[in-house]
Amino acid sequence: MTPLLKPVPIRVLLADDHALVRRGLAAIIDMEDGTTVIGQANDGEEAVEMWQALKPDVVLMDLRMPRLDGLEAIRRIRAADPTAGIIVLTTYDHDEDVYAGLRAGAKAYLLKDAQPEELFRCIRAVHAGEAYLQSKIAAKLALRVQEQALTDREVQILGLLAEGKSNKGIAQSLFITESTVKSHLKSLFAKLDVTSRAEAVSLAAKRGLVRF
Amino acid sequence: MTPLLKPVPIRVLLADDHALVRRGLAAIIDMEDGTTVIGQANDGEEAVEMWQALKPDVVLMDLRMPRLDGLEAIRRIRAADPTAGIIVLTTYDHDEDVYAGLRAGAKAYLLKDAQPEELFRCIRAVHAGEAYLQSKIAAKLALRVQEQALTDREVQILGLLAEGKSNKGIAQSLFITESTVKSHLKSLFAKLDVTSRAEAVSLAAKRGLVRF
DNA sequence: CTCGTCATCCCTCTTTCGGGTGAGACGTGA
DNA sequence: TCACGTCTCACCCGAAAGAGGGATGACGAG
Repeated sequence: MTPLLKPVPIRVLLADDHALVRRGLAAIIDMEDGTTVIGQANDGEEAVEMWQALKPDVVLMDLRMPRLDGLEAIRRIRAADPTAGIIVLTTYDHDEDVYAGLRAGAKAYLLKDAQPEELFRCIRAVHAGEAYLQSKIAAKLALRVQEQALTDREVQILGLLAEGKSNKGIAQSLFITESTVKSHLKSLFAKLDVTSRAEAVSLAAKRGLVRF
Repeated sequence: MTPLLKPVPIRVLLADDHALVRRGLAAIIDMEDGTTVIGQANDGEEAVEMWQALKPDVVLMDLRMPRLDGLEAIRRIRAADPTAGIIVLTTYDHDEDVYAGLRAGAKAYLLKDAQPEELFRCIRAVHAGEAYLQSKIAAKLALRVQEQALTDREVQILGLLAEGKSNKGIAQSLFITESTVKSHLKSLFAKLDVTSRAEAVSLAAKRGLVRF
Protein backbone atom coordinates (compact mmCIF):
# COMPACT_ATOMS: atom_id res chain seq x y z
CA MET A 1 0.00 0.00 0.00
CA THR A 2 2.87 2.37 0.62
CA PRO A 3 3.37 4.01 -2.74
CA LEU A 4 6.80 4.03 -4.27
CA LEU A 5 8.30 7.25 -5.54
CA LYS A 6 6.23 8.28 -8.52
CA PRO A 7 8.20 9.33 -11.57
CA VAL A 8 5.55 11.92 -12.51
CA PRO A 9 4.39 14.19 -9.68
CA ILE A 10 0.95 15.82 -9.66
CA ARG A 11 1.30 19.22 -11.25
CA VAL A 12 -0.47 21.93 -9.25
CA LEU A 13 -1.45 25.48 -10.19
CA LEU A 14 -1.98 27.94 -7.31
CA ALA A 15 -4.31 30.93 -7.54
CA ASP A 16 -4.45 33.23 -4.53
CA ASP A 17 -3.97 36.96 -4.29
CA HIS A 18 -2.30 36.68 -0.90
CA ALA A 19 1.33 36.35 -1.86
CA LEU A 20 2.43 35.11 1.54
CA VAL A 21 -0.19 32.40 1.65
CA ARG A 22 0.47 31.38 -1.93
CA ARG A 23 4.21 31.19 -1.54
CA GLY A 24 3.80 29.32 1.71
CA LEU A 25 1.50 26.77 0.11
CA ALA A 26 3.91 26.40 -2.77
CA ALA A 27 6.67 25.66 -0.30
CA ILE A 28 4.84 22.88 1.50
CA ILE A 29 3.45 21.37 -1.70
CA ASP A 30 6.88 21.27 -3.28
CA MET A 31 8.29 19.67 -0.17
CA GLU A 32 5.76 16.85 -0.40
CA ASP A 33 6.70 13.86 -2.53
CA GLY A 34 4.47 13.42 -5.52
CA THR A 35 3.24 16.99 -5.82
CA THR A 36 4.83 20.00 -7.42
CA VAL A 37 3.74 23.56 -8.06
CA ILE A 38 4.12 24.53 -11.69
CA GLY A 39 2.54 27.95 -11.53
CA GLN A 40 1.23 30.69 -9.25
CA ALA A 41 -1.50 33.12 -10.27
CA ASN A 42 -2.24 36.42 -8.55
CA ASP A 43 -5.84 36.71 -9.65
CA GLY A 44 -8.56 34.99 -11.65
CA GLU A 45 -7.45 36.32 -15.02
CA GLU A 46 -3.97 34.99 -14.51
CA ALA A 47 -5.37 31.70 -13.26
CA VAL A 48 -7.32 31.15 -16.47
CA GLU A 49 -4.38 32.16 -18.63
CA MET A 50 -1.94 29.97 -16.78
CA TRP A 51 -4.35 27.08 -16.87
CA GLN A 52 -4.53 27.38 -20.65
CA ALA A 53 -0.77 27.51 -20.93
CA LEU A 54 0.17 24.87 -18.37
CA LYS A 55 -2.78 22.46 -18.23
CA PRO A 56 -2.07 21.51 -14.62
CA ASP A 57 -3.45 18.34 -13.06
CA VAL A 58 -5.01 20.24 -10.17
CA VAL A 59 -5.83 23.89 -9.50
CA LEU A 60 -5.93 25.28 -5.97
CA MET A 61 -8.09 28.37 -6.16
CA ASP A 62 -9.02 31.07 -3.70
CA LEU A 63 -12.43 32.58 -4.39
CA ARG A 64 -11.80 36.15 -3.40
CA MET A 65 -9.42 37.62 -5.89
CA PRO A 66 -9.14 40.93 -7.68
CA ARG A 67 -9.90 41.48 -11.37
CA LEU A 68 -11.67 38.16 -11.98
CA ASP A 69 -12.99 36.31 -8.97
CA GLY A 70 -12.45 32.65 -8.35
CA LEU A 71 -15.97 31.60 -9.27
CA GLU A 72 -15.79 33.09 -12.72
CA ALA A 73 -12.30 31.70 -13.20
CA ILE A 74 -13.59 28.23 -12.33
CA ARG A 75 -16.45 28.60 -14.81
CA ARG A 76 -14.10 29.62 -17.60
CA ILE A 77 -11.70 26.81 -16.96
CA ARG A 78 -14.54 24.30 -16.77
CA ALA A 79 -15.95 25.69 -20.00
CA ALA A 80 -12.67 24.91 -21.71
CA ASP A 81 -12.28 21.53 -20.04
CA PRO A 82 -15.14 20.05 -17.98
CA THR A 83 -12.82 17.45 -16.51
CA ALA A 84 -10.47 20.04 -14.98
CA GLY A 85 -9.74 19.28 -11.34
CA ILE A 86 -10.28 22.39 -9.25
CA ILE A 87 -10.06 22.71 -5.49
CA VAL A 88 -11.54 25.75 -3.81
CA LEU A 89 -9.36 26.83 -0.91
CA THR A 90 -10.69 29.58 1.32
CA THR A 91 -10.61 30.96 4.81
CA TYR A 92 -14.22 30.81 5.84
CA ASP A 93 -16.93 28.25 5.69
CA HIS A 94 -19.78 30.48 6.90
CA ASP A 95 -20.28 31.36 3.34
CA GLU A 96 -22.46 30.98 0.31
CA ASP A 97 -19.25 30.42 -1.57
CA VAL A 98 -19.17 26.77 -0.67
CA TYR A 99 -22.33 26.30 -2.67
CA ALA A 100 -21.36 28.65 -5.40
CA GLY A 101 -17.94 27.08 -5.76
CA LEU A 102 -19.27 23.58 -6.14
CA ARG A 103 -21.99 24.74 -8.51
CA ALA A 104 -19.37 26.48 -10.62
CA GLY A 105 -17.67 23.14 -11.05
CA ALA A 106 -15.11 22.79 -8.29
CA LYS A 107 -14.44 19.20 -7.29
CA ALA A 108 -13.45 19.99 -3.73
CA TYR A 109 -13.65 22.65 -1.09
CA LEU A 110 -10.97 22.98 1.53
CA LEU A 111 -10.57 25.40 4.40
CA LYS A 112 -7.26 26.98 5.20
CA ASP A 113 -7.40 25.59 8.69
CA ALA A 114 -6.97 22.08 7.27
CA GLN A 115 -3.88 20.08 8.07
CA PRO A 116 -1.35 19.73 5.26
CA GLU A 117 -2.07 15.99 5.22
CA GLU A 118 -5.68 16.76 4.38
CA LEU A 119 -4.55 19.03 1.58
CA PHE A 120 -2.46 16.28 0.05
CA ARG A 121 -5.27 13.74 0.36
CA CYS A 122 -7.50 16.26 -1.35
CA ILE A 123 -5.05 16.93 -4.17
CA ARG A 124 -4.59 13.22 -4.80
CA ALA A 125 -8.33 12.56 -4.72
CA VAL A 126 -9.09 15.32 -7.20
CA HIS A 127 -6.24 14.20 -9.41
CA ALA A 128 -7.81 10.75 -9.43
CA GLY A 129 -11.05 12.30 -10.60
CA GLU A 130 -12.84 12.05 -7.27
CA ALA A 131 -14.65 14.73 -5.35
CA TYR A 132 -13.46 15.65 -1.88
CA LEU A 133 -15.30 17.43 0.91
CA GLN A 134 -14.16 18.07 4.45
CA SER A 135 -16.67 16.63 6.85
CA LYS A 136 -17.33 20.00 8.44
CA ILE A 137 -18.21 21.34 5.02
CA ALA A 138 -20.40 18.40 4.13
CA ALA A 139 -22.39 18.97 7.30
CA LYS A 140 -22.93 22.60 6.43
CA LEU A 141 -24.09 21.65 2.98
CA ALA A 142 -26.67 19.25 4.34
CA LEU A 143 -28.05 22.04 6.48
CA ARG A 144 -28.32 24.42 3.63
CA VAL A 145 -30.00 22.29 1.01
CA GLN A 146 -33.36 22.85 2.56
CA GLU A 147 -33.01 26.60 2.35
CA GLN A 148 -34.77 28.41 -0.40
CA ALA A 149 -32.69 30.03 -3.07
CA LEU A 150 -33.14 33.71 -3.66
CA THR A 151 -34.14 34.89 -7.11
CA ASP A 152 -31.83 37.26 -8.97
CA ARG A 153 -34.22 40.09 -8.28
CA GLU A 154 -34.23 39.36 -4.58
CA VAL A 155 -30.45 39.28 -4.40
CA GLN A 156 -30.39 42.57 -6.25
CA ILE A 157 -32.79 44.12 -3.79
CA LEU A 158 -30.85 42.70 -0.88
CA GLY A 159 -27.80 44.50 -2.18
CA LEU A 160 -29.60 47.82 -2.27
CA LEU A 161 -30.98 47.11 1.17
CA ALA A 162 -27.43 46.80 2.42
CA GLU A 163 -26.71 50.24 1.04
CA GLY A 164 -29.34 51.61 3.39
CA LYS A 165 -31.72 52.55 0.62
CA SER A 166 -35.40 53.08 1.43
CA ASN A 167 -38.11 51.28 -0.50
CA LYS A 168 -38.52 54.40 -2.57
CA GLY A 169 -34.81 54.53 -3.23
CA ILE A 170 -34.72 50.90 -4.27
CA ALA A 171 -37.72 51.47 -6.51
CA GLN A 172 -35.95 54.34 -8.25
CA SER A 173 -32.74 52.40 -8.65
CA LEU A 174 -34.53 49.50 -10.28
CA PHE A 175 -37.11 51.54 -12.19
CA ILE A 176 -40.05 49.76 -10.56
CA THR A 177 -42.75 50.94 -8.20
CA GLU A 178 -42.47 51.00 -4.46
CA SER A 179 -45.26 48.45 -4.21
CA THR A 180 -43.21 46.00 -6.18
CA VAL A 181 -40.24 46.55 -3.93
CA LYS A 182 -42.38 45.81 -0.89
CA SER A 183 -43.66 42.71 -2.57
CA HIS A 184 -40.12 41.46 -3.19
CA LEU A 185 -39.10 42.33 0.32
CA LYS A 186 -41.98 40.27 1.61
CA SER A 187 -40.75 37.11 -0.08
CA LEU A 188 -37.15 37.98 0.70
CA PHE A 189 -37.89 38.28 4.41
CA ALA A 190 -39.82 35.03 4.29
CA LYS A 191 -36.96 33.18 2.65
CA LEU A 192 -34.35 34.57 4.99
CA ASP A 193 -36.65 34.12 7.96
CA VAL A 194 -36.17 37.65 9.21
CA THR A 195 -38.57 40.45 10.08
CA SER A 196 -36.61 43.61 9.46
CA ARG A 197 -34.29 45.08 6.90
CA ALA A 198 -31.51 45.45 9.42
CA GLU A 199 -31.72 41.76 10.24
CA ALA A 200 -31.78 40.90 6.56
CA VAL A 201 -28.58 42.87 6.01
CA SER A 202 -27.03 41.21 9.02
CA LEU A 203 -27.88 37.75 7.73
CA ALA A 204 -26.62 38.67 4.30
CA ALA A 205 -23.34 39.68 5.88
CA LYS A 206 -23.11 36.45 7.86
CA ARG A 207 -23.72 34.27 4.86
CA GLY A 208 -21.82 36.33 2.38
CA LEU A 209 -24.92 36.80 0.26
CA VAL A 210 -23.76 40.24 -0.76
CA ARG A 211 -20.32 41.75 -1.28
CA PHE A 212 -19.50 44.53 1.13
CA MET B 1 25.93 46.18 2.80
CA THR B 2 25.27 42.56 1.97
CA PRO B 3 24.97 40.88 5.34
CA LEU B 4 27.08 37.87 6.08
CA LEU B 5 25.55 34.68 7.43
CA LYS B 6 24.41 35.50 10.95
CA PRO B 7 25.31 32.97 13.58
CA VAL B 8 22.08 33.66 15.50
CA PRO B 9 18.92 33.78 13.37
CA ILE B 10 15.83 35.73 14.41
CA ARG B 11 13.59 33.35 16.33
CA VAL B 12 9.97 33.59 15.21
CA LEU B 13 6.79 32.33 16.85
CA LEU B 14 3.77 31.82 14.55
CA ALA B 15 0.18 32.04 15.75
CA ASP B 16 -2.56 31.30 13.22
CA ASP B 17 -5.44 28.88 13.39
CA HIS B 18 -5.19 28.13 9.70
CA ALA B 19 -2.85 25.19 9.65
CA LEU B 20 -2.13 25.43 5.95
CA VAL B 21 -1.23 29.09 6.14
CA ARG B 22 0.83 28.62 9.27
CA ARG B 23 2.79 25.71 7.94
CA GLY B 24 3.31 27.50 4.67
CA LEU B 25 4.64 30.58 6.41
CA ALA B 26 6.89 28.42 8.52
CA ALA B 27 8.30 26.88 5.37
CA ILE B 28 9.21 30.17 3.72
CA ILE B 29 10.52 31.71 6.93
CA ASP B 30 12.76 28.73 7.56
CA MET B 31 14.01 28.88 4.00
CA GLU B 32 15.12 32.47 4.49
CA ASP B 33 18.58 33.04 5.88
CA GLY B 34 18.56 34.69 9.24
CA THR B 35 15.07 33.71 10.33
CA THR B 36 13.79 30.52 11.88
CA VAL B 37 10.47 29.38 13.26
CA ILE B 38 10.77 28.07 16.79
CA GLY B 39 7.11 27.49 17.49
CA GLN B 40 3.63 27.38 16.00
CA ALA B 41 0.49 28.16 17.98
CA ASN B 42 -3.03 27.20 16.98
CA ASP B 43 -4.82 29.87 18.97
CA GLY B 44 -4.31 32.76 21.36
CA GLU B 45 -3.97 30.65 24.47
CA GLU B 46 -1.24 28.60 22.92
CA ALA B 47 0.44 31.71 21.63
CA VAL B 48 0.71 33.20 25.11
CA GLU B 49 1.91 29.92 26.60
CA MET B 50 4.49 29.38 23.90
CA TRP B 51 5.68 32.93 24.20
CA GLN B 52 6.28 32.40 27.91
CA ALA B 53 8.16 29.21 27.26
CA LEU B 54 10.17 30.23 24.21
CA LYS B 55 10.60 34.00 24.47
CA PRO B 56 10.85 34.40 20.70
CA ASP B 57 12.36 37.50 19.11
CA VAL B 58 9.29 38.14 17.00
CA VAL B 59 5.70 36.91 17.08
CA LEU B 60 3.62 36.70 13.89
CA MET B 61 0.02 36.75 15.05
CA ASP B 62 -3.30 36.38 13.28
CA LEU B 63 -6.10 38.25 15.00
CA ARG B 64 -8.97 35.89 14.38
CA MET B 65 -8.36 32.79 16.36
CA PRO B 66 -10.49 30.48 18.49
CA ARG B 67 -10.41 30.34 22.30
CA LEU B 68 -8.43 33.53 22.84
CA ASP B 69 -8.32 36.04 20.04
CA GLY B 70 -5.17 37.70 18.81
CA LEU B 71 -5.87 41.05 20.43
CA GLU B 72 -6.13 39.62 23.89
CA ALA B 73 -3.09 37.45 23.30
CA ILE B 74 -1.13 40.55 22.31
CA ARG B 75 -2.26 42.35 25.45
CA ARG B 76 -1.21 39.48 27.68
CA ILE B 77 2.18 39.14 26.07
CA ARG B 78 2.76 42.89 26.26
CA ALA B 79 1.70 42.86 29.89
CA ALA B 80 4.43 40.34 30.61
CA ASP B 81 6.99 42.11 28.46
CA PRO B 82 6.24 45.56 26.99
CA THR B 83 9.20 45.25 24.64
CA ALA B 84 7.88 42.10 22.93
CA GLY B 85 7.96 42.42 19.15
CA ILE B 86 4.61 41.44 17.74
CA ILE B 87 3.51 41.57 14.12
CA VAL B 88 -0.19 41.35 13.29
CA LEU B 89 -0.67 39.36 10.11
CA THR B 90 -4.18 39.25 8.69
CA THR B 91 -6.15 38.90 5.52
CA TYR B 92 -8.12 42.08 5.41
CA ASP B 93 -7.36 45.70 5.90
CA HIS B 94 -10.93 47.00 5.74
CA ASP B 95 -11.06 46.46 9.39
CA GLU B 96 -11.10 48.04 12.80
CA ASP B 97 -8.51 45.46 13.70
CA VAL B 98 -5.70 47.54 12.31
CA TYR B 99 -6.41 50.12 14.97
CA ALA B 100 -7.16 47.64 17.67
CA GLY B 101 -4.03 45.64 16.92
CA LEU B 102 -1.74 48.61 17.14
CA ARG B 103 -3.48 49.89 20.26
CA ALA B 104 -3.04 46.49 21.87
CA GLY B 105 0.68 46.86 21.39
CA ALA B 106 1.57 45.32 18.06
CA LYS B 107 4.62 46.89 16.45
CA ALA B 108 3.59 46.11 12.90
CA TYR B 109 0.63 45.17 10.77
CA LEU B 110 1.07 43.14 7.65
CA LEU B 111 -1.45 41.87 5.13
CA LYS B 112 -1.26 38.37 3.76
CA ASP B 113 -1.06 39.72 0.24
CA ALA B 114 2.39 41.11 1.01
CA GLN B 115 5.42 39.76 -0.79
CA PRO B 116 7.71 37.50 1.22
CA GLU B 117 10.43 40.13 0.93
CA GLU B 118 8.17 42.57 2.73
CA LEU B 119 7.58 40.02 5.46
CA PHE B 120 11.28 39.61 6.03
CA ARG B 121 11.85 43.36 6.08
CA CYS B 122 9.09 43.58 8.63
CA ILE B 123 10.50 40.81 10.81
CA ARG B 124 13.95 42.39 10.78
CA ALA B 125 12.54 45.84 11.55
CA VAL B 126 10.51 44.63 14.50
CA HIS B 127 13.44 42.59 15.77
CA ALA B 128 15.49 45.77 15.68
CA GLY B 129 12.85 47.45 17.83
CA GLU B 130 11.33 49.51 15.05
CA ALA B 131 7.72 49.79 14.02
CA TYR B 132 6.70 48.75 10.53
CA LEU B 133 3.59 49.67 8.55
CA GLN B 134 2.76 48.83 4.96
CA SER B 135 2.09 52.02 3.08
CA LYS B 136 -1.41 50.93 2.19
CA ILE B 137 -2.12 50.43 5.86
CA ALA B 138 -0.61 53.74 6.86
CA ALA B 139 -2.87 55.47 4.37
CA LYS B 140 -5.93 53.81 5.84
CA LEU B 141 -4.88 54.85 9.30
CA ALA B 142 -4.57 58.46 8.27
CA LEU B 143 -8.10 58.34 6.94
CA ARG B 144 -9.51 56.84 10.06
CA VAL B 145 -7.98 59.11 12.67
CA GLN B 146 -10.53 61.79 12.02
CA GLU B 147 -13.42 59.41 12.57
CA GLN B 148 -15.22 59.54 15.85
CA ALA B 149 -14.89 56.60 18.13
CA LEU B 150 -18.06 54.85 19.21
CA THR B 151 -18.81 54.61 22.90
CA ASP B 152 -19.19 51.18 24.49
CA ARG B 153 -22.91 51.68 24.69
CA GLU B 154 -23.12 52.56 21.03
CA VAL B 155 -21.17 49.49 19.99
CA GLN B 156 -23.46 47.41 22.15
CA ILE B 157 -26.52 48.90 20.51
CA LEU B 158 -24.99 48.44 17.10
CA GLY B 159 -24.69 44.77 17.88
CA LEU B 160 -28.35 44.48 18.79
CA LEU B 161 -29.20 46.47 15.69
CA ALA B 162 -27.41 43.85 13.64
CA GLU B 163 -29.61 41.20 15.22
CA GLY B 164 -32.58 42.96 13.70
CA LYS B 165 -33.97 44.09 17.03
CA SER B 166 -36.46 46.96 17.15
CA ASN B 167 -35.95 49.94 19.40
CA LYS B 168 -38.32 48.36 21.85
CA GLY B 169 -36.41 45.09 21.68
CA ILE B 170 -33.09 46.85 22.24
CA ALA B 171 -34.60 48.76 25.15
CA GLN B 172 -35.72 45.53 26.78
CA SER B 173 -32.38 43.84 26.22
CA LEU B 174 -30.52 46.68 27.87
CA PHE B 175 -33.12 47.50 30.52
CA ILE B 176 -33.46 51.08 29.38
CA THR B 177 -36.34 53.00 27.82
CA GLU B 178 -37.03 53.23 24.15
CA SER B 179 -36.34 56.95 24.27
CA THR B 180 -32.83 56.28 25.43
CA VAL B 181 -32.30 53.80 22.65
CA LYS B 182 -33.41 56.37 20.12
CA SER B 183 -31.10 58.86 21.68
CA HIS B 184 -28.15 56.51 21.31
CA LEU B 185 -29.14 55.63 17.79
CA LYS B 186 -29.18 59.27 16.88
CA SER B 187 -25.57 59.78 17.88
CA LEU B 188 -24.62 56.42 16.43
CA PHE B 189 -26.07 57.37 13.05
CA ALA B 190 -24.32 60.71 13.22
CA LYS B 191 -20.94 59.14 13.94
CA LEU B 192 -21.30 56.51 11.25
CA ASP B 193 -22.75 59.06 8.85
CA VAL B 194 -25.72 56.89 7.93
CA THR B 195 -29.45 57.51 7.94
CA SER B 196 -30.96 54.09 8.49
CA ARG B 197 -30.42 51.03 10.61
CA ALA B 198 -29.88 48.84 7.57
CA GLU B 199 -27.09 51.12 6.40
CA ALA B 200 -25.60 51.15 9.87
CA VAL B 201 -25.49 47.36 9.91
CA SER B 202 -24.00 47.33 6.46
CA LEU B 203 -21.25 49.74 7.48
CA ALA B 204 -20.62 47.76 10.64
CA ALA B 205 -20.15 44.68 8.48
CA LYS B 206 -17.80 46.50 6.12
CA ARG B 207 -15.60 47.81 8.89
CA GLY B 208 -15.80 44.79 11.10
CA LEU B 209 -17.27 46.86 13.91
CA VAL B 210 -19.33 43.91 15.08
CA ARG B 211 -18.73 40.18 14.99
CA PHE B 212 -21.18 38.29 12.84
C1' DC C 1 -52.32 22.97 -21.67
C1' DT C 2 -51.60 23.53 -16.78
C1' DC C 3 -48.87 24.46 -13.00
C1' DG C 4 -45.38 27.00 -10.74
C1' DT C 5 -42.46 30.87 -10.45
C1' DC C 6 -41.23 35.45 -11.16
C1' DA C 7 -42.07 40.19 -11.58
C1' DT C 8 -45.16 43.64 -11.56
C1' DC C 9 -48.96 46.39 -9.49
C1' DC C 10 -52.79 47.86 -6.14
C1' DC C 11 -55.18 48.45 -1.49
C1' DT C 12 -55.51 49.12 3.87
C1' DC C 13 -53.88 49.01 8.45
C1' DT C 14 -50.76 49.42 12.47
C1' DT C 15 -46.26 49.87 14.11
C1' DT C 16 -41.79 51.54 13.86
C1' DC C 17 -38.41 54.90 12.58
C1' DG C 18 -35.97 59.16 12.20
C1' DG C 19 -35.67 64.03 13.41
C1' DG C 20 -36.21 67.74 16.50
C1' DT C 21 -35.72 69.69 21.19
C1' DG C 22 -34.82 69.61 25.86
C1' DA C 23 -33.11 68.11 30.33
C1' DG C 24 -31.36 65.70 34.71
C1' DA C 25 -27.47 62.57 36.74
C1' DC C 26 -22.94 61.11 36.79
C1' DG C 27 -17.85 60.93 36.31
C1' DT C 28 -13.45 62.75 34.56
C1' DG C 29 -10.23 65.87 33.96
C1' DA C 30 -8.84 70.70 33.42
C1' DT D 1 -15.32 74.29 40.59
C1' DC D 2 -16.72 74.02 35.99
C1' DA D 3 -16.94 72.23 31.60
C1' DC D 4 -17.44 68.15 28.87
C1' DG D 5 -19.08 63.83 27.45
C1' DT D 6 -21.95 59.98 28.40
C1' DC D 7 -26.06 57.91 29.62
C1' DT D 8 -30.43 58.40 30.81
C1' DC D 9 -35.31 59.91 29.88
C1' DA D 10 -39.38 62.61 27.82
C1' DC D 11 -42.59 64.58 24.17
C1' DC D 12 -44.08 65.58 19.42
C1' DC D 13 -44.53 64.79 14.48
C1' DG D 14 -44.36 63.12 9.88
C1' DA D 15 -42.47 59.62 7.06
C1' DA D 16 -41.35 54.97 6.39
C1' DA D 17 -41.76 50.31 7.04
C1' DG D 18 -44.09 45.83 7.94
C1' DA D 19 -48.12 42.80 7.67
C1' DG D 20 -52.48 41.74 5.71
C1' DG D 21 -55.15 41.09 1.57
C1' DG D 22 -55.61 40.36 -3.74
C1' DA D 23 -54.50 40.69 -8.93
C1' DT D 24 -52.08 40.65 -13.44
C1' DG D 25 -49.04 39.03 -17.36
C1' DA D 26 -44.85 36.37 -18.89
C1' DC D 27 -42.44 32.28 -19.23
C1' DG D 28 -40.75 27.61 -18.87
C1' DA D 29 -41.15 22.82 -17.31
C1' DG D 30 -43.83 19.07 -17.23
